[in-house]
Amino acid sequence: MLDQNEITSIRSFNRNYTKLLGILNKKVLDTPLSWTEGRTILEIYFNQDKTPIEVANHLNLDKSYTSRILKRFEKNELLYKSPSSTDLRSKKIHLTTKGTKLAQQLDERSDQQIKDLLINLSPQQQQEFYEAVKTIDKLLFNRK
Amino acid sequence: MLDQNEITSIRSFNRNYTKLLGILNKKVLDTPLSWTEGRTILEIYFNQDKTPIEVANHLNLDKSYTSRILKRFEKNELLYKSPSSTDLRSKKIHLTTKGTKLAQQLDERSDQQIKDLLINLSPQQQQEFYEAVKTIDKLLFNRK
DNA sequence: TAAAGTAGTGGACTTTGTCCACTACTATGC
DNA sequence: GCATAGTAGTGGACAAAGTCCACTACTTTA
Repeated sequence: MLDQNEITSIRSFNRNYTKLLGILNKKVLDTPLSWTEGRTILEIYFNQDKTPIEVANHLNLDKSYTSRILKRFEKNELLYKSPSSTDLRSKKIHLTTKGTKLAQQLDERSDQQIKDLLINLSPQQQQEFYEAVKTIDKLLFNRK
Repeated sequence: MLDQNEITSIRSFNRNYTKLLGILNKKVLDTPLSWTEGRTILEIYFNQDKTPIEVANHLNLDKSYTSRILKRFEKNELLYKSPSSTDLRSKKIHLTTKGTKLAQQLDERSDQQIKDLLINLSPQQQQEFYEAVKTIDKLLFNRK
């Protein structure tokens, strides 16, 4: 088992890393979207035809809250809903052209943020960073 | 430079890791404190005699907001303030016995959370995790 | 086909955080 | 010394983010 100093180091890292990402997320990229709105539009972008409830579950949001976000998006012509063919209570969400553009912008800028983060590292260091991330990812989330 | 797939992996890791820590932080450990309140009391715990403004700056909080949190803590007898000897505008913050106990509890439980996170890993894997964390910490935050 | 459950929505609310203005003090330049 | 600018701490007013509940319209289960 790890000792106290190691645990403390991990907690310190967690604080620093979440703070760093939090700062990135604050700036949220010159879009008119809040952090949660950004996650929502990307969720839809990467997964068209999702239903509101699926979005809410996947992002761990209250369904009522999600409903309101989607309504706002609809009002701003970022998306439209179509009735589900199988369940009359349900709806499928689709991004409009405008919504798709915004999502792409957000997606690109999120990539750019990662690049900016690593800009001061040498190629070797960047590789090292990547390997470390993959290691943690594998250990905690059981991915390859 | 890292390629698109690697960037995507890092973003995916960031989402998963912040979500994981967020979930940890939500439960905030059976204390009656919110996440920010928890950070605040630990800040004072590890650094007695701080002034409100120092706490606010270090935690990146609005000074007005901080003032209200401290007031609440004072009302709940978690801390008391004494006048600064050098600056009559300013005050030093001290935890009461009750406040110290709460901070210790929070601190211990934060350690425990990290342990819980790693409980399913073998000692070798835990060491691997630790090394990966240190690598990222060093690369991003210039620590040894 | 009755009963239980689910998708989506809105009302009402709490929590969290921001912005501004103010008082009381301190530091700086002359 | 004294005017001026700056800072610590506080509260009012507000906005943003999120939660909880109740309801309608539908679907699933027994």
